[in-house]
Amino acid sequence: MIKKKRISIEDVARRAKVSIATVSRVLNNFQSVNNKNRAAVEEAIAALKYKPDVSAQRLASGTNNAIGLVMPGYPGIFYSFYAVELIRGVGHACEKLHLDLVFHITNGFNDLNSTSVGGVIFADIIENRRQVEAALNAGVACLVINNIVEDLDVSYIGIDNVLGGEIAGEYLAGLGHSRIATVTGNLQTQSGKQRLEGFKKVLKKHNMTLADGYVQEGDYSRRSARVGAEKLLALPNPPTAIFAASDEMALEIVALLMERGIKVPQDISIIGFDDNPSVIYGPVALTTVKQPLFQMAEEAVKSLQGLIQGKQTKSVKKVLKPELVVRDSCSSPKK
Amino acid sequence: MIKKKRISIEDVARRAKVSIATVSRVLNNFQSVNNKNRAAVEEAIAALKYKPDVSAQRLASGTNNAIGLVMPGYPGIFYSFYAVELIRGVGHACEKLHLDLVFHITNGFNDLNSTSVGGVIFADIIENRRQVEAALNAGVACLVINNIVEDLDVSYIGIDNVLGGEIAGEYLAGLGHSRIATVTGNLQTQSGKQRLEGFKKVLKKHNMTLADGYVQEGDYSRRSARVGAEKLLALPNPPTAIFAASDEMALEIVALLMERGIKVPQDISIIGFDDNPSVIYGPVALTTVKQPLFQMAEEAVKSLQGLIQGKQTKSVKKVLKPELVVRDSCSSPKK
DNA sequence: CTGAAAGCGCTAACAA
DNA sequence: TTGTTAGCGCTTTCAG
Repeated sequence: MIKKKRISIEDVARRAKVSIATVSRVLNNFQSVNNKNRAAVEEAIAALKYKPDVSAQRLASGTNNAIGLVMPGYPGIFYSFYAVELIRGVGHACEKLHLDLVFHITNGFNDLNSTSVGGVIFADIIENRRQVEAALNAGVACLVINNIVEDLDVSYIGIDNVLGGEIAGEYLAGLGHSRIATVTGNLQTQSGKQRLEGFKKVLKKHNMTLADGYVQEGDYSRRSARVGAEKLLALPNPPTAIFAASDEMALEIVALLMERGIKVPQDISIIGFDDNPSVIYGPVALTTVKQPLFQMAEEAVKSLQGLIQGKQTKSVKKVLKPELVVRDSCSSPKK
Repeated sequence: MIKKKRISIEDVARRAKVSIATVSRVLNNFQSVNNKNRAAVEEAIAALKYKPDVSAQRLASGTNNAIGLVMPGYPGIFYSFYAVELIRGVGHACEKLHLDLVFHITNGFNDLNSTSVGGVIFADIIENRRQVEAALNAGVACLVINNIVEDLDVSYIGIDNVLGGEIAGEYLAGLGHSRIATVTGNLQTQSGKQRLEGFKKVLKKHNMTLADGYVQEGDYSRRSARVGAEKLLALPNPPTAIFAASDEMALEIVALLMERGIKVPQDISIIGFDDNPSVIYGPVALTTVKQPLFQMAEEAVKSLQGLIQGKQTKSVKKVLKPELVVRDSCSSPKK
């Protein structure tokens, strides 16, 4: 083990000719330190390039300015826009709030040791329900993100995916389509289920019946989108509009249609979900349902901080709304 | 501040009727503990759901089993395959080695406090050179990933991007192409520069001259790929093969060609770079140069661990080789 | 406004 | 093999 003699608070105190308590006070921005001493301490800190030892601070103060982010570990998750936005959002929010971010991938074996963080954000609750419950029991501040959880008294910030599905369906119906199909997301996930639910709800409201085969089950992967879309096209009475449960899937469907010489939106309209930035390039800018993933991540960090600091005493339960972003991939059906 | 009375090593010792030293020993897997005591301690730990306090352990032992990963913060980085693979690779490696991963985005203001980790991995050295130097001066174990750094005595693990460019060019030339163009990556980055360098080197070796406009400067974005490819197609004597410096870019070019009714590979061959998994779906499976990003991340973590533990005393300098992956997007040119 | 001193929960000599 | 005890570097009473 390399052990170097680190510069400690004592070295700073000695140089500034004050006690370590005073150094600690300037470190923690106490207003009570007189200017002369403060200046001396600051000089010493700079001269010695002193950095307080984080572990010692945490131990002595009983606080911990790190938060954990635990993500499910299933293969492919990192290739989803969703996961990346979460990491990005939580990462940036932590920078802003001067929090350390401890990133942890669920693997079923070793959980994140909650003593190394002040609180933890769970991405979804799929695959890590046990960990969430353990955190709750241990009294660790925690919050589930991207999932509305009803059966546990835990804080969460989610997105109204039912509404999202409705928005997509409503827009297509409003354009005059009556043959509207969907390629769903992973129906094991809450988002996948709920988007489909909202979509069906709208069609019902408009008295449209979902023709046989009009609901193709996908799993958010491009591959599943292609497979589903191919089946849709092979139908005796193919749809004039398709709701894809993610932009990635929508993009793949557009690509497939182009390959077959089917024009978007003239022949078939496509609407996606996410508002993935890559969606505005390519042959046709995608109309989509935007979900505020980045914002959700930011709010999660802020809320968690409130929970940790005890400013927030009861669990926060927040649902963010998605919204329609109209671009060029949908139009009214041909007569 | 919520402060709960946590269960401490003392509680465990009391219940197991041993000293705290013995508890510490079983915690740290010392073989010297007799079986009866060990069993008693383990029972107590389980019964009390005891988790050792990480901060106290770190402070007392002077070791820190967390590593930092600092990523450049420029916009768009998270949408690159490269960044995601790094995060994924480092994340999984840390799980495997039971290391905490502290994720940090460079923002020019607050650096990662190195006392909160045992060592740090810098993704690239672009944008954070100052931090790398500071870490070096402070004697913090560190390693630069995805960058071969010559002008600093720092550990690094990089990829031979010159070779990568050569592989791409050589393959295309070997197929019989003589009109080979490229859309480059960001030429501010080492990878962008070196891939272009290798590519040019091969053409020179084959006595091919790069026609005017055959090198289109991109920046790894899909958008830049589209722009570059459009210019290539507008040339009086357009290329029969294109080397794109990333798969994302290659995919966008393929999409553009399809839109225009140009067939890949019959009319134009495309080769990418990365071996992004999304590349095998779509209209044509992409031939590409695979770079072992995930593996690089894993090795980085292992090497850093060696550095931290002092098993590795001199700086590690390792360069990984990319390799050709032949799929369907390249063929010999039409006569 | 400042300093002395008692911990925070653990590890690591050192003795036994 | 075990227990006692002195720290690790800091924060936080409590006096002054």
